[in-house]
Amino acid sequence: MTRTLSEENYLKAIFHLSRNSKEKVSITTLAASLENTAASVISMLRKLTAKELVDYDKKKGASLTRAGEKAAIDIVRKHRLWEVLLAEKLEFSWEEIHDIAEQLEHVHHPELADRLDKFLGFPQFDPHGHPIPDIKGNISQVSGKLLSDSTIGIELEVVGVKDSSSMFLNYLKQLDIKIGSKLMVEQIIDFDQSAVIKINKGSSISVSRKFLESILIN
Amino acid sequence: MTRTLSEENYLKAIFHLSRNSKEKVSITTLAASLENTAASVISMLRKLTAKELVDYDKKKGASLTRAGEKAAIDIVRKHRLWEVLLAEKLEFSWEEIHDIAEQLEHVHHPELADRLDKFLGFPQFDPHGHPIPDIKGNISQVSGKLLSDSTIGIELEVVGVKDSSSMFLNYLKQLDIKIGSKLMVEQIIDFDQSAVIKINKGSSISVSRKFLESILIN
DNA sequence: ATTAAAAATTAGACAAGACTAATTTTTATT
DNA sequence: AATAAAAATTAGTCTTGTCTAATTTTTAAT
Repeated sequence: MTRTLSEENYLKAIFHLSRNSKEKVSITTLAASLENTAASVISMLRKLTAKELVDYDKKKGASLTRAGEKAAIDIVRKHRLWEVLLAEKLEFSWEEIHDIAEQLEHVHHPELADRLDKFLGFPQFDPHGHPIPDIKGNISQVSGKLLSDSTIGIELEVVGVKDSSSMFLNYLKQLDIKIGSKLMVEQIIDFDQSAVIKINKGSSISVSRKFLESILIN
Repeated sequence: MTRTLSEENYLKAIFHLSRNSKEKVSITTLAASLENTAASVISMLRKLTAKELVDYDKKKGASLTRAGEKAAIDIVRKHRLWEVLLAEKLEFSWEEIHDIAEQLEHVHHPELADRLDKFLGFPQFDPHGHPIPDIKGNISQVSGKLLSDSTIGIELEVVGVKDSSSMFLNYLKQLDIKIGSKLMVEQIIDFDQSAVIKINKGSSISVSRKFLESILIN
């Protein structure tokens, strides 16, 4: 019944990947996401299938069973609650919290998440703008709109990021972009889909397509 | 440089065992404490010796090097700080916190302990009365006096426990003994060294020698 | 339809950290 | 000093979760 660290990381990866694309997840995708080989992924999927946490169909790929999804949501809930504690109580910055929460999310105790939740005042979102699953496992649907979808010339508010890596967050910090910042796409360069954006009604800078696809707006 | 979970648990065990007896620790003692076999202990001590965290002498047993002790103190510091957070902020009870902290103590981040320490107001002791090593690794010497050393008929205050197992702590809870409680040894039974003690100037009960040796008094 | 590329799978190896079952060394006791 | 008991050590096995190197299957493109 108890899950290993590896098992939990696979469940989480499948959860996030199938959430993005709403599809079953391929071996190759999982392997890339976990930085493991395809061979390793296959053997772990066998294990998780035997534990009835994952459904695996050679053709369509992997998805979580009800039980697997429950386990994954539990991990995500802990991750995001710990991020709130790290940021709000321990004064860690945006780009530091993810890696610490990555460790904390694997601490097991039946009541831990709920106690944390209460202590933190039942926060709805983590510091990166991601919704925190509630005690029942319900996840409030957050804007799926990306900066890359926005209309040119309209000012928008940053509500979250799709990429929590410290690499990306450090870049945002350098640009002085945080949740609540105002952005406007001024121009899209046809050649490579990069863009010129204006930050907080101030300076304009050029950013890549990848950048546009990593910012959630309202 | 990074330590595995197992390595950390060995360092911690050697630290606690050599602290109690002030001596080098034997394979057998370590094996019992970690609930591993002697064979496993030997192979891990080899590994830790190679990493220069442990000195091992076939005759005298194992002890920590300077670096090993530093690592162990760091783990103990984290363990006790997390216990304070769990008890004071998350409202976990005496007997629940140890097992959770046992997991939390292995979360790695260079600043985590210090941020926790600050957030908690630089506590001196954990909820079991054990001293929390400070940022430099200094550990304030706490009363080493055990209830088993006390004079008959003198009332004493409980300042801590030597055993943090939930088994023992549940027993104490049932007896309504906590830090600050007043105890008096009324009688020692020669036959088996058990004793009759009075709790909080109220009822008297009979307890074992092992019990007497698990309570720290001032 | 054929074929090249991509994806999935199998087979076998390896490191970590545990184990059991001898065997050897040390310590204690008569 | 002889010997029994305890402790330490060695040798070899097992499980978990990785890996590499084929090999097979699927997909896509001509």
